[in-house]
Amino acid sequence: MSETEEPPQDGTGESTDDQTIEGAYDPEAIEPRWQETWVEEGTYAYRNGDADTQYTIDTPPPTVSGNLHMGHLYQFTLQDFVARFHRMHDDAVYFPFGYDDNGIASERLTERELGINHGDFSRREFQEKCRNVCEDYERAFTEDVQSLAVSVDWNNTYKTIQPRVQRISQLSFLDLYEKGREYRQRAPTIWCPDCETAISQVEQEDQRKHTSFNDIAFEIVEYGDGSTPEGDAGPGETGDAFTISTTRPELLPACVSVFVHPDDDENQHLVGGTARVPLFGQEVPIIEDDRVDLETGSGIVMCCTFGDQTDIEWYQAYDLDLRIAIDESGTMTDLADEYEGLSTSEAREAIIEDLDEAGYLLESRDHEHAVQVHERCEVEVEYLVTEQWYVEILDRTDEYLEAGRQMDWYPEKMFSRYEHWIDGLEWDWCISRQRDSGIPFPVWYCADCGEVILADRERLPVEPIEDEPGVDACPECGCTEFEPETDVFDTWATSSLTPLINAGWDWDPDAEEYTMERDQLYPFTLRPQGHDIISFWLFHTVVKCYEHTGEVPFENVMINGMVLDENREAMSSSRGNVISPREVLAGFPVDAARYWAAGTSIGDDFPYREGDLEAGERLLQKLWNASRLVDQLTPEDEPERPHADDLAAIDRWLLAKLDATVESVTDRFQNYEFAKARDELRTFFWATFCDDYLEIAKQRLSDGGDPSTEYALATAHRTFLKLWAPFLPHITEELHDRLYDSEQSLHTTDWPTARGYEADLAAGETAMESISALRRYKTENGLALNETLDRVEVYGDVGGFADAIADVMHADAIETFDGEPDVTTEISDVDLDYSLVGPEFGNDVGAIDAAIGDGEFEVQGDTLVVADGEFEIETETAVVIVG
RNA sequence: GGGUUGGUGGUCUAGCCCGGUUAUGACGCCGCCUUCACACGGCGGAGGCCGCAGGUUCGAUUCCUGCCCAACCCA
Repeated sequence: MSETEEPPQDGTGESTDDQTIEGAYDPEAIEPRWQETWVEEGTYAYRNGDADTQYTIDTPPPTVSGNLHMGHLYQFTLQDFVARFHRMHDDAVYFPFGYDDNGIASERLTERELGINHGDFSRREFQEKCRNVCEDYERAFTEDVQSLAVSVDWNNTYKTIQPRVQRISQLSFLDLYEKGREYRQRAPTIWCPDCETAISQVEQEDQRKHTSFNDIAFEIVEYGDGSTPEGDAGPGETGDAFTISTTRPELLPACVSVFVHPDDDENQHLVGGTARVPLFGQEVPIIEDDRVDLETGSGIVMCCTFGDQTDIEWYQAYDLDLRIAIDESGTMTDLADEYEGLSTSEAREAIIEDLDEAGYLLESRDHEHAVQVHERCEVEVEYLVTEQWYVEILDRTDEYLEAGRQMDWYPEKMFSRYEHWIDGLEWDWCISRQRDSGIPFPVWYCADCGEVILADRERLPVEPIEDEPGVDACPECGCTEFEPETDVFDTWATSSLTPLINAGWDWDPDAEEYTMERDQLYPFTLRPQGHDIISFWLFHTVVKCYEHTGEVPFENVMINGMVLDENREAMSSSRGNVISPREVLAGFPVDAARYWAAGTSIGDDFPYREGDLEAGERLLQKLWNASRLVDQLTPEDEPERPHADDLAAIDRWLLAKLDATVESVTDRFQNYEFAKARDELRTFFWATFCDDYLEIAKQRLSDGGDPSTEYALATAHRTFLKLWAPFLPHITEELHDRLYDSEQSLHTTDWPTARGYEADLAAGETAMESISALRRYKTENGLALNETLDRVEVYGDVGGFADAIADVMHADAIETFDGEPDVTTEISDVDLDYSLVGPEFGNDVGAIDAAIGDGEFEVQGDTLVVADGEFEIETETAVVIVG
């Protein structure tokens, strides 16, 4: 028994005087103790590595105002596998943590918690309140993450709401502006009338809505051929009107044209003519365009500034009038005449009523269709012409695509998501938001000439509403009055800067250039990312960092899938199938949950499976029990490495298998193939080490010490504790601590390398097969496995493993023979090796097969004669054990 | 509507890029075994027209085309 002395560690409730392994593994006591120790001792602190030999991770910061969910557990755990492996394998690992508390979510949370409204405070005051409220949530989140054994360096964290990060966001704006990558323009934008702000393409989503579809008569003023309708027929009574179907009659005052499809023969005579908009009376041109949807409504559509994105395209393509009938709060403008001041929905009702009264409303029916809504408030978006800031991206899509190609994607196929996103880009990136809180633009405008006045870099972060610009007079016109920019940044403007935040990007006023406090971190080795947000988070980050540094920010991208429930359905509160990490970890050890997470093929969606957690739990017990046996069988001190010649064949075999496992598992980790690493490791540990080798070693050591076996046993055990460490950090640390080293954490030791053992692996396999055959024989014949066998004959090459077989199977005598057992053989079946026969005989394979099937073949010595062919017979080595 | 990815025993999954003999492993299931680290163990077993239909080929789970189904992304 080992008597490793160890200072008592409290809180476990078990005897700590004797650091041997007894009883079952008790994760409930052991796991939290190590989590605390790791954090207290800064086990995972980043130790300023060399740029070439370290591994750096840029972790996307989670929103901390919500609870930890299974997606977090899964993502963080995958990141942790990478971090733990590389911490042991490479020279240093940078594994930071960011809290995203800069968004609308935390602002709403703050208002709710404190019962306040952000409008009652200055931006600075309100942000201070946000910081305070978020702190509690961040603390709770931190504890949750630490309880997952995620090996983050807790000295390297940041919050997106902190001034340092705001400074970087504003610096980023200045840099891009000076590089000519940003512009301010008055143009149609996607607008949320509820939040009263512009939003970007990615913030809108589809929603099915019930509305009424209204058929409205438009009078024809002039036909396409220039003729005018005769007489003075009322609307809808003659052919002197046509029908427009719309769900949005409140847009009639904004109507600037009418469109007909080129394939619409019935209405071709209208093209080139003019129509009059009912109630409002403006005369609009009738134009032909193939973007008209012939399927819906009457086939003739009105174009309003703006009802949807097609309207914007038409407006730009045909240089149409601009008629703004709806303002930024969703209220009708003076263009709407008597409807001015009504909300869009009030106006809609009133206009329908009046159309009906005037005889223009032909029909109104129920209709369901998809509308674009703001994802946050679910209010239908409008398309308004407003002045916004943009980052120009459409002109450099080729470069961004190339940047994507330069990164190694795991899995490779996920690159196509990035590629297709770029292919489909239609808008430059709108980065301004008309919101009261957030990070402001560091910009003022000259009150007279409108010149853009940028903040001084040294003074960032600034708040233009409260602060003065750094100049006394406009450099263009000398005016001394300035208007502050009141807009704030889109949250992605900050979220896309995490590599620069981590690397400490800043402006150096002396050198007059941008610098990085820790430039050895950049570019980062790895960016982990969920596959659902490749198109915006990852893409925007690449764009920003590439523009600022000229370098692609990541070498590798590791994409994770979504966590599904046991029925492979997405977890959602509306489905009621959400499982919380809290519930899971109440029932299972963290290491078991990690075992489950390691079962993933990276990039694929991943179902929660209790069976996998149970399997993990069983593995922990097996590992514990096997370690207990190893501890009992090996001496206290690490055995000396015997000379290769002094190693028994079976021990050398184990060490050679171990070498192969080390190499393969290392490879798997380097390629982010966690499931393969896990399964290979489990197979080696359970089948090869426990089932095969340990049984043999137990017998060999039962009669006293054997330096060869002791060495192999101890070496293998120490090695696979390390191999398991990234997956199962608690139990491996506990075993390492009890058995080998109570000073240094296992997780900061070096990753194992192959020791260069060679063994007759084929003979080893044969020996193992012989053992299982003997086991089977005993089981089938009702013998105890430790029953003594008088004599065993092995036919086949078991190399030097005969003694091992005899030991473990309790055989008094064992004889091995090279040849085959003396039994009569007859040909019962002929199997062709198609990989040889196919290429050689091609079309004749069918005939040969048929001949064999009919028994039309002959065996002449070592040759098989079939049809016209002669084949060499290759007999397999027969392994026959005669008990 | 467009695109992407996937569909392999009851469940999850390997293999597919690079075609070849008996399709991998785990969980579950059935039978036997109190065996001195471990019944959270050991031994044995059943269970699959590899989504469907074509094509290429001597030969297709693998390559090609179409279809069906699912998820995701984008309209």
